[in-house]
Amino acid sequence: MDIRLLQKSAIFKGMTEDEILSALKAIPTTEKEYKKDAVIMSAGTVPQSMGLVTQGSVTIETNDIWGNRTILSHVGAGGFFAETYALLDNEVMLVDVIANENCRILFFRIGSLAELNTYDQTWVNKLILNMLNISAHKNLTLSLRSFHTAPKSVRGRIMAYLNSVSLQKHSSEFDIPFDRQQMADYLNLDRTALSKELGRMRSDGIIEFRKNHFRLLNETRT
Amino acid sequence: MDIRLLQKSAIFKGMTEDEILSALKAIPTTEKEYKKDAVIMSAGTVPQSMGLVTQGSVTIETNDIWGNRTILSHVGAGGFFAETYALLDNEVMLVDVIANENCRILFFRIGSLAELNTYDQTWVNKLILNMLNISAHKNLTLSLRSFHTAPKSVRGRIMAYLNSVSLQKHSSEFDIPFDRQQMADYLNLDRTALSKELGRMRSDGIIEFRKNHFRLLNETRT
DNA sequence: ATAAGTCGGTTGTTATAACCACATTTTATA
DNA sequence: TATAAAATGTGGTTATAACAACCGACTTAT
Repeated sequence: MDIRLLQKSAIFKGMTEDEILSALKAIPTTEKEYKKDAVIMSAGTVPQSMGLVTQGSVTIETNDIWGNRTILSHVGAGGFFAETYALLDNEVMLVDVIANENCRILFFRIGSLAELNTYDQTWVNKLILNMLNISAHKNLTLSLRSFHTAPKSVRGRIMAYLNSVSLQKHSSEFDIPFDRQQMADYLNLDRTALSKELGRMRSDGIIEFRKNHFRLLNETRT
Repeated sequence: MDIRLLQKSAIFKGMTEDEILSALKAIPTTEKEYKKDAVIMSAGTVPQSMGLVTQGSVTIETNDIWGNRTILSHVGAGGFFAETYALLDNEVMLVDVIANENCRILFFRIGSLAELNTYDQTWVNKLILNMLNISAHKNLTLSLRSFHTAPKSVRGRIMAYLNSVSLQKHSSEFDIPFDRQQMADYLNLDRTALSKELGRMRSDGIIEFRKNHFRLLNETRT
């Protein structure tokens, strides 16, 4: 297992090799190999460990009682999963983690926050702060998306999204990081319905755009 | 300002009065008063502080460039806001915080995670762990909701939701904590559309229910 | 006991978003 | 520059969810 991979991962960011090694010694870790399609973690269980993908890739998916499968995300080498569950006690996992190809997973048995805190080392603080940073970012991303997809109408979602970007960029004129298909996926919309509505908003005089460049117009044409 | 209010808040949970007092001494805090409808924090700015409501209540809302106002949440005494923004550097706030009535706010100028970590005290660890705990829980709640509201069809959302509850309760028969209206709100649906679809699912033989008690049936009637 | 209120379900109508098929524009590439 | 390929837009149709109005079963307060 390559320590440089760990240093690149967000969890160990800013930690020296020595600190990472002390962490690995203190936290119970196991590395396991999985064949393609093997179940790495399964919904309904209470995981105590988080996983870091050291080789290959995994998918996070749900398989419901009626047999429907939904792929939620894909995690490649250097990425991690179940970190939120591992931090909290007695939270039932609601997704499955499946080997997308033959892969190796390094498990960290964090146990719980309280437990982690009993180690009195410099690396513990760095680790916890990294986790907090990751968690806070994820939080922001999730709240934002839920806010953007909350409106029931296509126009409502577009406006919610464009307004957020405008605020972030401090300007009513900006580029967005999506093409139409990606924007539609992000807003949970059909692409053609999105195009259609953007056109309507243009003829209503509330936006101008070309490709991924947008300009927001309010009633006074500011 | 009442220290018992702080002890009850999730941020200072499990901390002694002495620890809280040391924290208050170390972290720059200000308490301010606001009249009803005053702007406490405004979208587009980069907050360095988080706010704790010590009296009255505030609303978190968005006001977009086209004049639409959406109330996102309501925070009462003992609650806090902007904690995620305060933890991260240079994140632009995308919501406004408005005084819902005359109120008092205690601001904690956390600055940043790194800054916080320079204090080498027992209360720092507890505080950070509390923040991590809050953040992780919020995360779980947000991902779950976004997963439940992702399907475009009414039935898809119902199935996603009921399947999660079933996994959490380790049983295909369970009570949900919502009445119909709340369930519809949570899934971002119209209540009557929800009732209609639940009825259809019952006649399709995939669920049974009475009030807030549900039973999931798969093809083999397990 | 009864009136008022709450909750869940039903029916019918309407608005709208998804979907499909294809046109047009833009971009990449031989 | 010609041509292919990708991205975006448009028109028409259909499926479906929102909405409105209403009913009936229960609950609760007086």
